[in-house]
Amino acid sequence: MPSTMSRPGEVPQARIPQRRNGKLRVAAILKAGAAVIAEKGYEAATMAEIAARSSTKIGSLYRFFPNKEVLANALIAHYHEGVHNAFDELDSRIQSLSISALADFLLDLMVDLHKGAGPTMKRLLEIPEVLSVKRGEFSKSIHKHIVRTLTLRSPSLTANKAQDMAVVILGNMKTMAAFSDAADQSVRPGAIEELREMTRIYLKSRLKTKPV
Amino acid sequence: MPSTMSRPGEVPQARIPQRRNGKLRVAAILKAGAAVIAEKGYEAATMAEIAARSSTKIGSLYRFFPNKEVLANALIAHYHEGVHNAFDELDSRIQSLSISALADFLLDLMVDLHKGAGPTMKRLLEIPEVLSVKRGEFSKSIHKHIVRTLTLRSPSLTANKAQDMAVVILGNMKTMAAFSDAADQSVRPGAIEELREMTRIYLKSRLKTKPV
Amino acid sequence: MPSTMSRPGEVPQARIPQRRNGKLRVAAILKAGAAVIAEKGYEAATMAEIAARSSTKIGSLYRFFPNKEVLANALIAHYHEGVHNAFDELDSRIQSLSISALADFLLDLMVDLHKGAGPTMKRLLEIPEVLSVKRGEFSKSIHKHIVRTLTLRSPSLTANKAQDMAVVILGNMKTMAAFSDAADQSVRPGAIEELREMTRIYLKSRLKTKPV
Amino acid sequence: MPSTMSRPGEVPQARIPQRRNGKLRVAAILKAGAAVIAEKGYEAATMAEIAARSSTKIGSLYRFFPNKEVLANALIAHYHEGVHNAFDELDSRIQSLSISALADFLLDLMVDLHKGAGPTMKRLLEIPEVLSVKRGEFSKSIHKHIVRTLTLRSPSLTANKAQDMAVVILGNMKTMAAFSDAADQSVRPGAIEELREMTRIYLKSRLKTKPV
DNA sequence: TATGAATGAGAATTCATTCAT
DNA sequence: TATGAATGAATTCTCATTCAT
Repeated sequence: MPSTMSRPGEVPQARIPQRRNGKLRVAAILKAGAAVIAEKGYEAATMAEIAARSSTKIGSLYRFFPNKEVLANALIAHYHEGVHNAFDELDSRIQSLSISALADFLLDLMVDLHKGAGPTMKRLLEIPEVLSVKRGEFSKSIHKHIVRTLTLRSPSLTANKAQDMAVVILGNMKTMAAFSDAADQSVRPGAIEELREMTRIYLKSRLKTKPV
Repeated sequence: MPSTMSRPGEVPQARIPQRRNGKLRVAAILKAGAAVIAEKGYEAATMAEIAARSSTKIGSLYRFFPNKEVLANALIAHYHEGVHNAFDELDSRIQSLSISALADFLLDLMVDLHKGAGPTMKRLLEIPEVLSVKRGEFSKSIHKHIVRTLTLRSPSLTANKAQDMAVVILGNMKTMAAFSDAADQSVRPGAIEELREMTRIYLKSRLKTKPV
Repeated sequence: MPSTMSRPGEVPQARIPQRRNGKLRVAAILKAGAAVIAEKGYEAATMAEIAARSSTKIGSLYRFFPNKEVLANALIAHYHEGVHNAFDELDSRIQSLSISALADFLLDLMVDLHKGAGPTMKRLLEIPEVLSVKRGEFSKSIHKHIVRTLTLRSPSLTANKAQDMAVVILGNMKTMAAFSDAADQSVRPGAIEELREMTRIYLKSRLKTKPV
Repeated sequence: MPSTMSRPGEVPQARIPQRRNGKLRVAAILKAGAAVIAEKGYEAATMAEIAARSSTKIGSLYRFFPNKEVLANALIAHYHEGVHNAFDELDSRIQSLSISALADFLLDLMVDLHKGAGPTMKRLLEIPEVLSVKRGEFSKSIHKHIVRTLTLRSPSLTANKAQDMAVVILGNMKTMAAFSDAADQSVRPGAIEELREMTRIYLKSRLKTKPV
């Protein structure tokens, strides 16, 4: 397996396109990459197919993404950014939200992401850690965001408590994401409502203090 | 063109060992297969490594498991059975369990499975459906079990309600399983307790009727 | 599970070389493929040997011919074209040929093909139909050509009669091709002349009407 | 590829079954072998499938036929015998047969063989000579028979002439055999009649002397 | 003797990545 | 710069044949 020629320690980076054409190309590659990975998983997705689906020549693909991992990382970063922005918005409105609304917001966040990305994110999170530095950072980052949001809403929460709660809420968010997969036929709309309700009940039991 | 020798339409099956020697071999292969898949994921696991770790020659491995998917299916079936038995035991004691105990039992079930299997099951569930018929049957089967257990405990539940609740509980069980992965460093013991508590609260809010 | 990368339903095709280098490579592969298949038969011929004989790395071979069958089909198509051209030439001169000359032309056509191709064609025609769509089309195509030629020469022939005669003539052509195989030691030159003579006698008995 | 353990020069032979049971077994194996080889060709036919189709355990199969080639040779010998007997019968009646009847007899001989054997014989004759000593002997043997038959019918034929004619007739017989393959859809009954007629015409032109 | 199991040298095919034009 | 071509180690799977119980 040929490895990217680079001095040891040098981490290959995605090349940032300068011209308009290049930006379109990168966007197309990212989209195709997401689609192929969503369908087949990271390992089974081939650079050749990603190139073909984005009408990119394989040589060009490698000019923008020097290897497969860089492409995966770019995809992760892409969704990362979406999550980041969503939380910023949430935090700006946190004081005016009821606990129920907060619960709903968090779960919807994942659904929205999935609408845009399909199961891509899930697939990317399956990559064994050995293969990807970025993998894992994503979950950690969301976790931190949730901790911050919870603390903003309920300043009296201890750090540990907030951390533990955030893990549970992240779990619920992932469950919600899994529900969004079309493949899962067994999930009726009622189940989504149950998950919402469980999250609301849980948050209410933990965040009793109302914002002033 | 490698393809399992069989008349068209015939689905390749794991060969059941007849002699003592073969049984030992199959057991060793299953164990090694679980380990390798747990470490690297289904795609990255190679038949050669599974053979080596079980001190089996590659030809012998293929005698019993005519292809990689059959091996994966055998592994799935293996855990399937464990779950099956655990639920049967649960159901036999269902009337004497408090709601909290029921919640704990369900979550522990996954933890126990993971103690025996490591992340193998999780890895196997990552296999894209295109590759495996069995994949997905597993989740569906657990779902059915939960539905049955809930209905036994609370006969007044409508079928739909039980179905929806089961999906949510299955989600919590999967979250718990994820917590069991050593890799996930961010999960403190407190988080596990939070997940338990959320499940208890949820079940209590839904299964009000007490057993006599 | 090795399988040509392509969306399901897509039939793998030989890649057409764009650059000079690729064209030379493909020509060399075709030549080596013909030689190896001629020597050992389709099944026993290995892609590795074909690669080696054409001084091609195995990966490059597969770039142009995504699997063994595609290579065989390409070879078939190659000879197909030769036959096509020969018949076109024959038809352009059909009015000026005596029946004997027509018979000779047809038989020689196969001999010429064999001089260029050795027993490759014969070997390719041995491929079980299950393995090759193209196989069989070749014979059918020659058959059609003979029908057309006969009808041109003797317009009064009914369609059915022409079809039946063409099958017999094709049989004689194949017999002639078999004679060309050096391996068959039992065939003396006299036998070739006998086959020619039988074909002449037969055609004369069927195509009595002379062209005006 | 493990090779049969035997002292150099020792040719492995089919074991002749002693008991009734063994004879039935051998017959079943031969039948299954013929079927599988007919379908897939010699190379692609596997000993395992032949064993399975004849409900024989692989170990037992090898007790009767110590390797694949021996099995093929046994199959060849089997048909060989049939041809042998047919020619003996023909020769005993040769003086009373018209030339047309002689032609018909020869062609029918192949058709009959094919009815019993399907394309097996054809497949066996495709085996590259390197792999089989027996291969080729079969054709030669039929050739000799034809020579003898022709000479009996027309004692004035020179040896060379008889040899050459026999080659051509054998060609016609093989063509007729090819016609018998169900796969070949393009062959209408009329074509068979044409082939018969061509053979009759040919023989008549060569064997003018009538039997007294 | 019957037969399930063992063997291992190959065969086909893949694919990330590099490079020359 | 764009892109077709080159590379080759790695992977899955096969199957004739042998052997131990």
